[in-house]
Amino acid sequence: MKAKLTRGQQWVYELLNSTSAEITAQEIFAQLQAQGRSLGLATVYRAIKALQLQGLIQARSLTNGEWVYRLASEDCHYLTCLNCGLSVPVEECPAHGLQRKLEEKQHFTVFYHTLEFFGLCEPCGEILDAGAV
Amino acid sequence: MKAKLTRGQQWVYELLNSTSAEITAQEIFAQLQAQGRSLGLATVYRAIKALQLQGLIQARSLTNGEWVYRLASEDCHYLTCLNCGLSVPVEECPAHGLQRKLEEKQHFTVFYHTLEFFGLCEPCGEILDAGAV
DNA sequence: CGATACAATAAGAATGATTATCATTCTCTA
DNA sequence: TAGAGAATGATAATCATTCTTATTGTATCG
Repeated sequence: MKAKLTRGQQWVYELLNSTSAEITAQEIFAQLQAQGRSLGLATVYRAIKALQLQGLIQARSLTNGEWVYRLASEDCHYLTCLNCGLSVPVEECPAHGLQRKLEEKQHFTVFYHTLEFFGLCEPCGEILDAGAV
Repeated sequence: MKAKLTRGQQWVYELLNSTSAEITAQEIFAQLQAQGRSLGLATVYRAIKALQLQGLIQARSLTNGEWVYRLASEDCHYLTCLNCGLSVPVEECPAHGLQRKLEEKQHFTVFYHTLEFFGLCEPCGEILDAGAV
């Protein structure tokens, strides 16, 4: 188990610790710069990857292809509109029992899981229905 | 509800219907070409988007950033290694009840959901542990 | 039947997030 | 303190995806 984080990993980790929302790599880069903790963009990506492999942060891809990151300890899931990309948090999560079971059965170390529901929000559903009459 | 699919949408949909695995947009492009149903790459992407908005196909992003597609009617989830990208199917799914509930509560039309567990497979776990002694 | 409007398509250029490269700087350890 | 290996910064390269523009197909109306 890697005990010590590099300076860059430390900064990224601390930023995510103090941020409640999910953020992109580019935002991490910009916010660190604004804090005077300037870190090269490549190093931001390297730090993210390293933190992921240590099970400290989790990732989710948005419908536009970007990835957003947050602490792995947070357990938040989403309902996402395929048209406009709106994401609404989902409180409940029925997957914890399954996660424990998989660790035993599959010889995996499971750090976190994502559960996401996709469809159309009400406004987008109406717009698309109207256009397809 | 859009009743008729365009030729391009029809081809993409039929290909996914006859394919059991998830495939990328680039693979759809190549396989259609091999079938003599040549379709421009941009049109493949347009068809994918249109089929998604009609709730016919679902998408999942791989750890390398590519997206893979399959019929929305299939309900298959994964356990994925953050290091090597290996994905193992997970049979069980505890999320169906929740999906129905969300449709009622959130005014969303929910087409499908993804449930994915992330961590390290056994070989990758050992390699990383060894490197971090 | 021909003309017109509009959607669908093709081809290639543009975009932009991520990754690779490589020279430099830091950080240990002996 | 020297020297090896890791970490970093700057920038170039990559590559899936999206945009643009011209063209083609299709359906409707006169």
